[in-house]
Amino acid sequence: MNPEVRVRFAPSPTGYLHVGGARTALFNWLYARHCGGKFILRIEDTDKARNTQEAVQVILDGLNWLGLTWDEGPNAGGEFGPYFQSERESIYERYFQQLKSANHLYEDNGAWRFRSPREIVVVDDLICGRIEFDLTNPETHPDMTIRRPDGSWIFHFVNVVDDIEMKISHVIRGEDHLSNTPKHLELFKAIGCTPPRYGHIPLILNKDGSKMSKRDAGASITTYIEEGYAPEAVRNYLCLLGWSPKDNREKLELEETVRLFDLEKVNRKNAHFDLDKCLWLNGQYIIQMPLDRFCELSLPFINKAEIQYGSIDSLLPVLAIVKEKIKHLTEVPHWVSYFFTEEYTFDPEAIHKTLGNPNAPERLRTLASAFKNTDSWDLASIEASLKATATQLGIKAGELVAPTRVAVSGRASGPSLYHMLEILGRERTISRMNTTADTKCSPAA
RNA sequence: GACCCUAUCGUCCAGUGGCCUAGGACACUCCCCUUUCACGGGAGUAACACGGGUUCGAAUCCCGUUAGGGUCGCCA
Repeated sequence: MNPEVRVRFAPSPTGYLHVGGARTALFNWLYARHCGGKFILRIEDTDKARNTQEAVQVILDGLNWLGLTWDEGPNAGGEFGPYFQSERESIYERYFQQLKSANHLYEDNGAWRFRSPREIVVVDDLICGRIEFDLTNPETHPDMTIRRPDGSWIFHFVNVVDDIEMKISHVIRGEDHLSNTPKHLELFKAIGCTPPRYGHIPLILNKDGSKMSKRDAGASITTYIEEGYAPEAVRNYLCLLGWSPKDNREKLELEETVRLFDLEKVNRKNAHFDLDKCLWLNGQYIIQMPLDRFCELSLPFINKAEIQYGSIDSLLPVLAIVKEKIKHLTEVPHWVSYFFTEEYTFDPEAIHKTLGNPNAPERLRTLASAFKNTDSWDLASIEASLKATATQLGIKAGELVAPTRVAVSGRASGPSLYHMLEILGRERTISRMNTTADTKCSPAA
């Protein structure tokens, strides 16, 4: 526990939240929670042309979806705000004047550059170790620009100023910033402040090792939201990219991850992104989550598909038998829809393969009338009735199950048939079976 | 090109000098379970990039090569 720990995620609003950025945010968040410190969100919107309110919202939505709540930042307040760089002009101006009067700056074609002290700078990185950078050669390490001729600010400068002002203790960021760090250290020194500790985490690349760009599958957090991933599963998968609990476990609860997480245990190798494994974890989470959580996550997709499920009480039993089949939440409407309408569609291939059997209509009608006479309508009596009818017809139970499944659902696959029929009810089951026998089957031979 | 980081199955992660005939997971193949599809259970294919050292002993330490990634902006 170290309540002095203050970390930040400082994204630029580019219109999407990159999966690598999300993991950076996650590692910062985990570190803050692990230490009992603070997690700060700062929006680096100095590039006025590119930044929009919508682009900011995408980031906030993504972080909220993943459950990465921030202690200070947009909509959260905090004593070191504002948390948008576009609103911190006067602060930058103050530091700018300080550096200028100490003769660290010079003008070059209207822009302002920082005069490098030309030294060997040591970065003592929490993850990468001790690294020496030789900045003595101006040819290979030109002085950095910190302010444009139009008065706007450059990333390196505002990033450092804000980390000072916001009392950031640890900077956990992508390895793409490792080579920038000595420059930042020069700035801290010139300003006269102790720099934070740095930890550069490896990058996330595509499965083939290429750089992940906006269009690549899985690159944007928005796609996980829209394609029906459970946030806890995505969070878990992201944890495993560059970090592990060291005991071969894959599925880890958040509380435990917070307890075990440490920067020293983050590895230094770039990770290749594997959407298949993420999807597997998603299925694991869904199958093991409580029914009410599954319902909560499914509802947006069910509503979007405009399924008239009536009440939650009538939806819940259906979700219960369908839950173990779901990999993407987007699949829920597909498995659920036919319980709530008589207008369900038939898969042409199922009609051809199963209902095309010349015996299908007779078998459906025979079973339907057997169903009419069962004492009660529960799992056991449905099963007993079906098996007795199969015996009576001299066929295997499976030969009765298949056409019945297609008749009541229009599909060749689905949840346990007995469970389906129980939920559907006796009347609807019989009606669907007879209607199907009349209208969907080939004429009996 | 210069500088920096990295290098274990196709992928993610274990492994920090002997317990490694290298372990787990995803994916893939096969088998079992089963009314379907899944789930679950079992088995299998598959890796220490290469070359030098150091050491009684190296996936683990050192050097080099190669490969991948990053940075070198008046982008962030």
